[in-house]
Amino acid sequence: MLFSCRQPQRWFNTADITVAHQSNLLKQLNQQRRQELFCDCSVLVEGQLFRAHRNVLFASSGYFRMLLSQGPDGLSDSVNATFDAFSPETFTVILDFIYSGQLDLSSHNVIEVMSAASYLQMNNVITYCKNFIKSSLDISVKDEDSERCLSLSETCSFTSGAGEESSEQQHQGPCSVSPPPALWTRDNSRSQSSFMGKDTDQEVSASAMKTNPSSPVNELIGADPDDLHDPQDPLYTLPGSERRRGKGGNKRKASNSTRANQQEDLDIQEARTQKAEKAEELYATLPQIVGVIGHFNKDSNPSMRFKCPFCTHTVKRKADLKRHLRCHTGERPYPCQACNKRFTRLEHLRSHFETIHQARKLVCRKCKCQVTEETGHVVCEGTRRYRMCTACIQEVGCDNIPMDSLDESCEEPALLLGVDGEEEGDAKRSWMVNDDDDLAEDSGTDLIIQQVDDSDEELQ
DNA sequence: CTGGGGAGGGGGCCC
DNA sequence: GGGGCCCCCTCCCCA
Repeated sequence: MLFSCRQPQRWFNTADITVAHQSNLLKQLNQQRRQELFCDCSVLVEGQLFRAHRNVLFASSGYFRMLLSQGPDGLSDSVNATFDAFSPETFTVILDFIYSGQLDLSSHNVIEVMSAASYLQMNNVITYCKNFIKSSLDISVKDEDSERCLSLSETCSFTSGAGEESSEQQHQGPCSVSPPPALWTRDNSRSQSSFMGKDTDQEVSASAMKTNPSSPVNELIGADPDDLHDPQDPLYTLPGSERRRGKGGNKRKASNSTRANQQEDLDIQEARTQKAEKAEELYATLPQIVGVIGHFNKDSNPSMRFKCPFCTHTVKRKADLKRHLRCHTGERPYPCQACNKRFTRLEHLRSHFETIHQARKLVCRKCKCQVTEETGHVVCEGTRRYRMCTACIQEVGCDNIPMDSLDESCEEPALLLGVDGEEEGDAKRSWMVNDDDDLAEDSGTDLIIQQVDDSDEELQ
């Protein structure tokens, strides 16, 4: 019997065939996994055994690529992997994703899934988790349109995007979201290089897992912080945007006192509170990922480490991880009441306040000479204060610098330290608390000199 | 264009 | 676990 194969492409879309074939192949593999057919790899997660196919794991995970290529000749018959860094439930989600292209994320598991994905070097999963978290925090204006349906309160199913060989991604129900590919394409490449070194097949050493201190964090998380946070949101004020404003950027607008702006302030305060609560919710779901370094260097004693779910950084203490996470979440709980600038840490706020608003540096700003509290004068420039020696004052000329030691705008600017909502009533922080909050009203370019009197500025 | 300094941010670690 | 200190790095501004 003779079959004619003339111009078959005229009737069949080869792309459709490819997708259908890939989908079918994946289904078959998943079926084989569930029936434990041809499984040649065992994965032990906290005592629970998972069976899988080496080639599938190899193709899906950088960690398994490294592990499977480390065998005697890379082709050892029995391959076993043991994990204590994440739970069996989390690995189930990961494994289901590997074999189906569907990632079941919820507010309860997203952090741990992301940690596990980071550990297993599955950048696509990390990307989806980051997208999920980003959408849940609702801190990106740019992505609001495309990710509006995501919420921390609901369980969503991500399907793998382009190139993930899944034809089912278009049929995942109302909650199914495919991350915008354009947004993450560039970041994926950056993330990949950060997580895996120059080559994804390269062995990942313990040192490679450690964050390069010279690398910007946004490189490590694979996302530009400018994409992550609303630049208009004071809680999520970005370091870059803050600096770009220049010296005049800290000045509180005079129209602050209008009723409309008061309402605006209330709205901002409310949004700030909500986002702080969401950040707290994320912190509460933080898994205790330990022993990460030890897994990569079995010869050394496994050290207790907390791993950041957003990047490869590890820390010894959970508190340090919480502090570190602020650089990812954009949370800035310490506002300067004098200039509205917000900080991630109390010490940064204190340093800022002492430098900018208290002129605690006993150095003449002009000639850089050392001054004492007797020989130096404090010059007020808006809410900024700095010291100048007598000689420089005379050189500049008093006519050019308004001198009014009694000027109210030069009094101690109020700074209520602490997390939002906790500013008042803290005796320990009273050293820079002043009832006169109106001092935050910037007088613009006024230059005022007052006699140095630090008696009211002493710490505690 | 470049170097220096200020300001801010982040990590390690001690109390 | 929080607070705080020290150190280092990056960015920006300015001379």
